Order: sequence, then C-alpha cells, then structure tokens
Amino acid sequence: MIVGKPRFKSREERITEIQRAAKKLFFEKGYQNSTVDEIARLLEIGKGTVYFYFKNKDDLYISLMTPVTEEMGKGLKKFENEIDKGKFENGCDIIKGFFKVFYSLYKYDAEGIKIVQSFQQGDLFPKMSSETFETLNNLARFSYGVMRNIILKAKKMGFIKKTLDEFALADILWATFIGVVQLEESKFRATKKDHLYKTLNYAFALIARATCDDYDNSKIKKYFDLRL
Amino acid sequence: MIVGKPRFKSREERITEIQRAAKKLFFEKGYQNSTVDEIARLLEIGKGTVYFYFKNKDDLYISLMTPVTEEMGKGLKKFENEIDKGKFENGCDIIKGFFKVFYSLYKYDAEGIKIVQSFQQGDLFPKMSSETFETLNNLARFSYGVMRNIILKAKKMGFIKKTLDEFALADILWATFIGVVQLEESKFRATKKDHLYKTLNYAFALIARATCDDYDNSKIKKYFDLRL
Amino acid sequence: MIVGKPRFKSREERITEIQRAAKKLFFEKGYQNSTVDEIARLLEIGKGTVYFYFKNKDDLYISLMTPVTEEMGKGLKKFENEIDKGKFENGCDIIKGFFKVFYSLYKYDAEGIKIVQSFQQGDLFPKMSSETFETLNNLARFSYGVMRNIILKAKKMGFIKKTLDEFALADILWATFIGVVQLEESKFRATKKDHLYKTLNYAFALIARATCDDYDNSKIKKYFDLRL
Amino acid sequence: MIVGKPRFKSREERITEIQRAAKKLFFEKGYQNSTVDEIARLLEIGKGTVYFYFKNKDDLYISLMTPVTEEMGKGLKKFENEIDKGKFENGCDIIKGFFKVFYSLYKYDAEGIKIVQSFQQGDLFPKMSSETFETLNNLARFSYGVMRNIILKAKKMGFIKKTLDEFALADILWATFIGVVQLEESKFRATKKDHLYKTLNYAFALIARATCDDYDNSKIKKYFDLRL
DNA sequence: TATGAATGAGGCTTCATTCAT
DNA sequence: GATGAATGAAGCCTCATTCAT
Repeated sequence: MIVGKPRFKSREERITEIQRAAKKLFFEKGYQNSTVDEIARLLEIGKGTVYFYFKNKDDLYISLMTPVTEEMGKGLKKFENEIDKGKFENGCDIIKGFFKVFYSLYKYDAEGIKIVQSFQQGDLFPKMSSETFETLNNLARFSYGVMRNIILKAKKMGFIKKTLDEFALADILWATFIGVVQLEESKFRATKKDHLYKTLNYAFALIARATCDDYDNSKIKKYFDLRL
Repeated sequence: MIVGKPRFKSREERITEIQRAAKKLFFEKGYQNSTVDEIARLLEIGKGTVYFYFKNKDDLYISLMTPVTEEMGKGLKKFENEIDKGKFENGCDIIKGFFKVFYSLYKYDAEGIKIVQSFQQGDLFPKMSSETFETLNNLARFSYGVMRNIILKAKKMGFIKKTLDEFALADILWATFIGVVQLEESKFRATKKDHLYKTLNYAFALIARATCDDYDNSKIKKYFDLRL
Repeated sequence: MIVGKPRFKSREERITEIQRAAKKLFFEKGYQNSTVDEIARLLEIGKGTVYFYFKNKDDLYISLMTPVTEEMGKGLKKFENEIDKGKFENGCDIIKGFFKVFYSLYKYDAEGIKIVQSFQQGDLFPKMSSETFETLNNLARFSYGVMRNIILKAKKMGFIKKTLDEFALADILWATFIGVVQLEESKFRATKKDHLYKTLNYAFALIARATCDDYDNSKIKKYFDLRL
Repeated sequence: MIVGKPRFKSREERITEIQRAAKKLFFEKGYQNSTVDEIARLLEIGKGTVYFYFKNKDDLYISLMTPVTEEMGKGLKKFENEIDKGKFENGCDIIKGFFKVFYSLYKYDAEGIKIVQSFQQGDLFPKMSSETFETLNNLARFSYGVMRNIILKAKKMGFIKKTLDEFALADILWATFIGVVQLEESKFRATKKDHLYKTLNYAFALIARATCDDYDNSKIKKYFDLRL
C-alpha cells in the first residue's frame, strides 16, 4: 500500500483549513454538488484526513453553521449590553443596531449564512443526528430570545411602539435579512451588481419608520442616510 | 358520438400527473433525496415513462418552477389591471394587494415556491441549460417589471410616498415574502405550529405603515386587522 | 452517461446465475475477500444488476444458505418418511441413513455448507438483520427437530439404545459431519487428496457401532463396507 | 540491587498484551470486523506500536494460532509420555485422555481454536506468506503424528481394536472436537446455554464405546460419567 | 521505542439514464 | 406509448499502513 508523506499541522489549523475549503465549495456549487474528494483535492490532502476530523460529510457541513450561529448570539448579546448602558437613543437607532449586527454577520461569514438558510429550507433534516439538530436549535433559540429581549427593552424605554408584538417583529427582522440576502445574491450571480447593503439598509429603514413612535424623516436620514 | 375510454392518458394529463408527484416528493425530501424511481412508483408507472415526457430529472425539476412563476406574473398583472380600474383606494390597500397576490401564490403552489427559492439559492445553476435559465429569468423579470409599475402607479396616485425607490421596494416586498415563508416553514417543521399567515400579514402591515403617506392606525386595522 | 446494452434474462435465471458466481467466489476466497465487483465481472454484468436482485452483499451471501438449509430439511423429512414406511431394518441402517442425507447435501451444495459453517462461526452476526437471522434459525431448528424425531423413532423401534440422549446425538451427528467436512477440505487444499467420503463414512460407522444395541461387525461391514 | 520501574514494557509483555487484546476482539467480532485502531485503543497504546511488534494485521492474526497449536503439541506429547509410563489402563481411558487434552486446549485458549478453525476454512490462505503457512502446517503435522502414535500404542497395548485405522481415527477425533466446539458456540450465542462440556464428553464417550474392544457400560460410566 | 496524523486504495452502494421488448 | 431490467459512473466511507516527530 502506497501512502504519501504526511505533513503535519495542528488540529485547529487542519479543521479550519478544511472548513474553509468546504465552505468555498458548498458556496459555489451547493452542498450536494460538492464532493469530499474535491475538498481534499483542493487542499492537497488525503480524503481520509477529512474523515479524521469530521465524522462524515454532513457533520462537516453542519459544523460550518456553528461559527455564524454563535457569532450571531454574541453580536446580539453585545447589542443588548450596549442598550443597557444607554448607548442607544431612539427606535431608529435600535433598528439600525439590528441592521449592523446582521450585516456584520454577513461580512463575517456569508457562506455560513447561506448554509443556515439551506438548513432552514430543510434539505438536511433527514441526514442530521438529533443531537446535532438540538445543538443548532438551541443556538438559534438563544438568538431569538435575545432579539425579543431587545425589542421588549426598546418598548419599555419608549423607543418603539408598545403595541408591537415582539415575537412577530423578531421573526420579521430575521426573515427580512435572510430574504434580502438570498434575493440580492441571486441577482448578483446574474448581474454581478451588488445591491445587498443598499437594499438591506432600505428594508431596515422601512421597518424603523413603521415601528418607531416618534419618527420623523430626519432620524431616518440620520441613521439610514436616505429619504423615504 | 360515442368514444371508448382512451387506453392511455393524454400527454397533458401525464405531464401534470408526473409534476404533481415530483413536487410532492421534492417538497417532502428535497430534490437530491428524491429519486426518479420513487416518482414513478408513486404513480405506478414505469420509470421510462418519466423520461418519455421529461428530458431528464433536472428538466422535470425546473419545469416545476414554471407554473408558479407564470401564476405570479398573471396575479400581478391582474392586480395592476384592477388598480387601473380604480379598485384600490389607498396605500394600505395596495400593500394588502401585494400580500394577497403573494399569499395566493403560496396557497396555489407552496412547493413551487420552495423550488424557486432553491433556484435563487443557486443550487441548480451548474445543471441548467442556458436557455432554460433565460426562460425563467425572463418570467421573473416580467414580474419584477409589473411590481415596479404598480409601485409607480401608486406613487402617481398619491397612495404611497413619492420619495420611495420602486426598485428597492419591489425587492423588499418579494424578499420579505420569501424570507417569511422560509422561516415559518422551518419553524413549522420543528413546532408544527403554522404562523405563516399571521407573520406575513404582520410584515406587510409594517411595510404599509412605512410606505403610506397618509396612514393612520384605523387603516392598518381595516386592511390588516391588527394594531401596530 | 454511457450505458451498455442490457441483455435480458428471466428473473430466476439471473438470480441463480448471480448466486452461482457468488458461491464460487466465496468458496474460493472467503466472503470478505470477494467483492461485488468481482462477482459482476465474472458474469459480465453490471454491478448494479447484482443490487437489483439483492438488497446488499450480505443479503446475497445469506441467500446462499437457504437452498442447502431447505434441502437438508427436505432430505431429513424424506428420510423420516421412509423410516415410517419400514424401509430401514436396524440401527446401522439408520445411521447410514444420516450419512446419506448429509453426504448428499454435500454433493448437492458443498459451497452452501461452507457458508452455513461460517454463519455458525458467527462472522456475520453483526451484519444480519434480525428477520433474516430468524428465518435461518427457524430452518435450522426444523432440521434439528426432524433429526431428534428420527432418533426417537429409532429408539422406539429398538434399533438404537433407549438410553441415548436424542439432543446430544443429533448435535453430534451434525457436528461430526461439519467437523469432518471442514478438516478434509482443509487437507484437500494442502494435499489435493480427497478423503472426505472415506473419513465421513468411517466416522458414521463409529457412531453406528456406538449407538446400536445389536450391532455386530457384519452389519458395519454391510452398511459401511469396512471393518472396525 | 535496586532497580527503577522500567519506563517501557518488555518486548515479551507488549507482544502478549497485544495478542490478548487482538484475540478478544477477533473472538467477539471476527477478524474482518476488528480494526487495528480498536486493538490499540483497547490497550491505550498507539497504533504504530502494534506495527512495531507485528509486520501487519495478518501477521498478528496468524501469530495467535501459534500458542494454541504449540500447546496442543505439548499436551499430546505429555499424554503420550504418560501412556509410556503406564498411566492408562484401557481404551476408554485413552479416549478420555484425548478428550482431556482437547478440552484443556479449549480452556487454555478458546479464541485461538476459533482462529485455527477459520484458518482451516481457508479464509486466510490468500493473505499468508508461504513460510508462515509452512510453520503452521509443521506444527499441525507434528500433532497429528503424535495422535497417530498414541493410537498405534493403544492398539499395541490391546486397548483399542487392532483393525482401526489410525489415520481416520486421528482425523475423526480432531474433527469431532472442532465440529462440536463450533456447533455449541453457535448455539451458545443464540441461547446463552453452554452445553460444550456435556456434548463433547458425550461425543468422546461414543467414540470410546465404538473403538474399545473390551468396553462395557461400567467403563463408560467410570470415565465419562454417563450411560449410553 | 512509541505515537497518531495522514494517506489513498478499495469496497459498498445509489441512482440517473438507456433501450430492447 | 410504456416498461423495467440493466448499466456503470460516481459518491461515501473504512481502515491497513506509513513515517515524521
């Protein structure tokens, strides 16, 4: 049996390296169109090495969701803390805060977000172990919890209308983010024109205007830099 | 004239039948997890028959997008005509109109929408012939055109703010729809609770409030049956 | 995708053909050293064809046990019937009868017997579905039942000693058969000399002498053609 | 002289340790279903260490046959010596002597016997170097030689019939042992009831009765503790 | 001596697609 | 038109073996 020279790297390096390559491929061609073989070839490592660090292809795939999911939790928590410290002055500011957290997330890991989306689309359910499913769901639930808390605080501080439903609003904020990302990426593939920032900003400006009690156009102008 | 029962189903019938079965399976298990064999078995027809009517599996898959895409075009066109006939009285009404078109579309063909989404996510690009791609893109562009026209008309009629960007708004309407559908379906799989109508209605109510010059809460109440 | 010409055979033919090839390979090289690929190549059929008729490699393997197991049941049942018809005249005759059933089984399907042996050795337990396991166990239990019945009848007819334990004797008859087959095959591989018939006959002659009340050397001579 | 604890185990210790672990695994799950990794993990040593002491997996496997094969040779030789010293008084005693050697062998190393069996079944032939094959064959031939010698001596001493064929009888003794072990282990796996001793004893009692000139039931009773 | 990360040949299995009937 | 047996490329995964440390 012929075995090539092993070139050693630290566990962390390898894992990151493999995840990066996997993400690149998954992003370009979709999960099902990417093969483990290709990931290995891309890194010039053996196929077996991938399986040394990940139980199977799905495990690798799902591991890509964790960083972005955790990052979202962290970002939202930090956001909440800053609200507690009085760093936000009105509702527009709060909605802009959501925008910033989400857009940072996109900048941090666009591929990861795509994977979360495809996870949400349910294409992986049959293949996932129920533990993994639970882990991911817990992370997601945590983020939702923080989002709702933030909305409740904003209501209490009189920044947004007290009549708003924090469950619906949290859903809509996230859904809008995901929907716009998906749409703009699709358009980008066809036209090579990147309107993500602009459109996302516009969408959150609309939400700001709709949710803030005391809004006037000057605030929209200030926080979103546009006139509605 | 008396005619005996036809031994074979008509071309149209067969095609519809196969598409229905395929859609069901694709919806339940995803494209890659459904096999042509399974589709045929579901219909109790031979596998070869599927290939008689569709060039290949991808062709079948892509064909499922057409009805929903066309239906959207038709729905929006009809909407536009009704505006021209003066059937809408204000901006809330218009946004509610969009909601109705989109929600009808969902009722008409939820699976089809999922397929459009996965198309937008780019999972099929490598497999699609450029002609098919063009056909679908044209249908999509048509719908976008109608949406923008409607927004322009609403602006002209003074129903919504003149400062609004019809390109951004059309994107956001569609993105919000897609994002909410995806999110709520994902939640439905986990919780079996269906909040789609409620959340979608809430989202469009927010957009209505944000976009209509003259809104007051009574109109939101009237058209969306809720208080913001 | 390039697909070769299909050459059609009847379901039965194909199954038999595949089983024959598999048996040949398994016999020559053992289960684990035979590949599905090789079976297909041997028959000049596609690998997929094997999987069209057998759920998986184990299923194919296990299917090879059925004929020999059934044949044994049939052989023993026939033997029992003949005893009922008074066709056997003494204990030596009965033991010779067992010899004949077993040796015919070997002639009928030597490879199948080897597979039964390796099954008994437990190398397949982890891989077998519990239903298959049950099916095979039931067939085996049936044969054991018939063997014990025959022994009981022989006791009742005064052919063999009444003190004999039919459970132990049934076990020993089968164990001796299996043990001798295994040993002589092993020797055959090394020396190319086939002593199976001779040794098996000798072994059953010994058992005959040990179990029959009324034996004398002339009966051993008559039924086993040798002097002890 | 005071000596510090050795940091590393001695060569002999390591080898024995690895063999013990390997035997345990091979016995439980079969050769092909056991991995080198698992053996190493069981011992909490590195996989490479196994390869330091054994050329490869097959080498390790085959090495497991040596102790039991040697032990058999020793046991039979000791048996022969005792016969020479006049410690056996009749044929039943001799056959019981064989039983004792074989059953001790089983107690000494049941797993080893299983491996010898699978070797006899030929599952390892393709993988074995011809030197190893020769070594093992020589050991086996030696044991057979001793067995035949014992039988010849027993004949000369008038303990067993002079007409008996020592070649056939040696084969049958070993084959019966192997066959019963295999059968009873198989039954044990299914029923958890251990009848090995009982059945083996019964089988050798039958052989005793068949081979000894002067037997009467009291001797069977004395040496095998049962009535035939 | 001992380790364990790395390798890649090789096996099993799936399934889109074809084509003789 | 309709069928389904046959195909084989292609993918996933295992694991014996190596070798730098």
